[in-house]
Amino acid sequence: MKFSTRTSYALRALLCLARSGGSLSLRAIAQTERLPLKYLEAIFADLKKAGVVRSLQGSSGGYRLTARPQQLSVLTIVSALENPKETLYCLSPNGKKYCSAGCHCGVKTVVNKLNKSIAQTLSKIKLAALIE
Amino acid sequence: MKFSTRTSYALRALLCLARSGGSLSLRAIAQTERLPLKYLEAIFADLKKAGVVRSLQGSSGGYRLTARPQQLSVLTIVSALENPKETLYCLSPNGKKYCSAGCHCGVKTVVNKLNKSIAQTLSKIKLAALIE
DNA sequence: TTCATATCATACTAAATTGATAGGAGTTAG
DNA sequence: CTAACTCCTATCAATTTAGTATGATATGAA
Repeated sequence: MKFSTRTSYALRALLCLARSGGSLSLRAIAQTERLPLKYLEAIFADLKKAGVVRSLQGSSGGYRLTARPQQLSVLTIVSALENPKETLYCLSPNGKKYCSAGCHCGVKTVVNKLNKSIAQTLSKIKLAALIE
Repeated sequence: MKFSTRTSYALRALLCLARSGGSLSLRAIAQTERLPLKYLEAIFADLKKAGVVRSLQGSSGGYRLTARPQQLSVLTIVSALENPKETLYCLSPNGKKYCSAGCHCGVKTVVNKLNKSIAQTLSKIKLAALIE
């Protein structure tokens, strides 16, 4: 398992935000975390869409968390960023290219169990727990 | 989380092998599972290197499992195929590009916990459990 | 011994995903 | 008005992954 750089950046930026207590501009975050500003913008677009952060436009604007770090789980953050596409080829035995809902091939069983386990683990880790 | 096509193919091929009880040629597996033969060869090279299968060359040769399906865990299979590279950018606070062993940033904490959880889950699922 | 059928090795190509950049339009406090 | 923001869209580059091509080597069987 590995996280995409995208998710890794997001976690660090949100930790930064959580530590600050209030709101920060992306420029400020990019500077302290040494991340590319324009890339951060794209990431925060996703985070906003997922409801993890709220934005304030205009001069002296920025982003703030919508929930307290004690409430915000890593699962929520990861889900906002990671590409959810599940490519599960399953040509057998019916010759169709993708698993259908009714298909109970072994591969799908593994993926389902794993997904459940991952979600459970990540939902237990709150952002607050990651601040030293 | 998603599996690569590579891992998905491997699981299906090994299930095929497990069901047969003995040894099968890749051609036979490719045919029943409708997988590209040459791609299967590459996959089985990895599986062999990891000690999951044994090969028998020549005419009427093929592959067989080295362990019984009751013993073989999905973790072993996945580990043989998935790219283990962990890219964990961590420019802050010291400006280095990658997390060092001593770094305890929040991102790393998450990854470590998750890796442990995944390994635990996958090691409990044996190949035999996936055969209907 | 010859031949068909295997594994094995290497190189290459194509497609998809991901990381990152560019330029500018709309907002808003000072 | 302007500086400092968010926001929007398009594009490019790097990396990873999927799949193909070609052929060498091994071996059981006719």
